[in-house]
Amino acid sequence: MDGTDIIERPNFCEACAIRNRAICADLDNQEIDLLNKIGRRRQLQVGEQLLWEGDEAVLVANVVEGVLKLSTATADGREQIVGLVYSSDFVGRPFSETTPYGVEALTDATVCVFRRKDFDRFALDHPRLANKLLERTLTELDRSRRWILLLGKLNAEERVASFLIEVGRRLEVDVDQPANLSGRSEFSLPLSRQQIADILGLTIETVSRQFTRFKKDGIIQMPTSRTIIVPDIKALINRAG
Amino acid sequence: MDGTDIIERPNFCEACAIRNRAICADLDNQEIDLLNKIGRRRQLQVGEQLLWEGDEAVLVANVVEGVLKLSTATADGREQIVGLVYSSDFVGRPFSETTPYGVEALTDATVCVFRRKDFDRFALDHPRLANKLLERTLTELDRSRRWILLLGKLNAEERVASFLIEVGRRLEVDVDQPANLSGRSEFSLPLSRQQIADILGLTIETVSRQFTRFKKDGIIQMPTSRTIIVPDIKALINRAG
DNA sequence: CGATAAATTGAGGACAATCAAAGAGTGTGG
DNA sequence: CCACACTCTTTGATTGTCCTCAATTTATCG
Repeated sequence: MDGTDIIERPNFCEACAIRNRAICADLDNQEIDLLNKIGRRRQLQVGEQLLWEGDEAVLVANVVEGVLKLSTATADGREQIVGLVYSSDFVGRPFSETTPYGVEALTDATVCVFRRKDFDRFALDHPRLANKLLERTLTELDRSRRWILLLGKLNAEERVASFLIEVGRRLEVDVDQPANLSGRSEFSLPLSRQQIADILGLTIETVSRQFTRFKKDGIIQMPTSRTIIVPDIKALINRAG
Repeated sequence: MDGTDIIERPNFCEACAIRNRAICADLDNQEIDLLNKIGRRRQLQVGEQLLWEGDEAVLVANVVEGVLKLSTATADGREQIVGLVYSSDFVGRPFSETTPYGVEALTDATVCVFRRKDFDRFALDHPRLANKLLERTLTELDRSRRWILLLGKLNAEERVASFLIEVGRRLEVDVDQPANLSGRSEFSLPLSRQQIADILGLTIETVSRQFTRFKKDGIIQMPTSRTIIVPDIKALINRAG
């Protein structure tokens, strides 16, 4: 390394926590350097919005840390959350002029953002990235179809139980506690009751009542309204239909 | 062409109706020939099943003609239709060992099937195909998220209206009647009332009652139970929320 | 034409929504 | 540090939409 080698833009990828899990996993070092040039890190605070529904699709991003929600609204303003993205997930709409949903941080978050057009071009030039994105998109489509089943056929109790199982699982992928094996699980909800309702197609009151029921039945404990302890996952799974 | 050039397998792609709309659109002639070698045409009759939920994912396919449904069921047998695929759409689950939903023909149909593993390999070797598939998958994900909005937030009337608009639009892409401009639309439903109910997360009776209501209000006409005439799309859109 | 399935219509009931109020948690300023 | 305001959550009472059950009508097909 000599004096001309001035670091203008730090290569975040090198020490990136999701380097081997996100869509960049299959890229070689040279490709990573290129990708690093067109991307940049950005911090988001709780409630901060990254994209607005219907806007021009200017950005796409990898989630490095934190949880974000994707949401759409009806003409008269009813909001539905249509997806949650976690650490190592991809967010945004490549190859389209407009963003079909808004994206907002549910927790403080770190994302790795790209100008959508830069990203589109990079994806077209780098099949390894495109393939990873394809696999992720297919998985996300499977997930959203399971959500369609939930909304179409499950009752309130089954929905809330399914939601807790899903969120618990997705949050614990990072934590990887050996405790998982015991069937016990503890996690912090990244959503308010209103947001949970907007995911499950229920009202805030119905969600609250289901939580209370689960507590009374000993299926969950709730030291605070956002801390969930599931002593025995099986019991919860039984309620999920 | 000499005597050694025996045509063992007709090249269906050459005269394929969806050659320029399906995921093979961007392939050159050489690539098409290769793809043609690993694929074959198959006819499906109404009600015939192409894939079973939970089975090993052996096949993927392009829909040449007809409409198919994708469905999942809850543990206790409640069925939810999670997607419809039309002419030029892709169906199946690449890059996965199991099929997350069943696929069944709603009309007589023609599909262009591939062994999943052959297709996976081809996609990895041919970025132009992979990119087309990616775009389609992203579009399908957008669609399924709009469906989540429908199931989460719309009431029965809005759901049925939205459904009619969506089906009408997707069927008429092929027909391309100039009549579309007039705001008038006529089409044949490829689904029974039960199937419509299983898409909309409603019961057969509720669907029927909504149809009757729309008829009485002059928003649709129904010469037969599967023929829908929408004199003025705007009126229907108003009911869709 | 008769048999079977699909669709419609009606009556009553259940589950979740709505409306209303109290309780718990959080943050601010005196 | 505590009082006050504000938001979020919980709980209760009532309403309404859609489901369930049942019967009839219409369509489909041998």
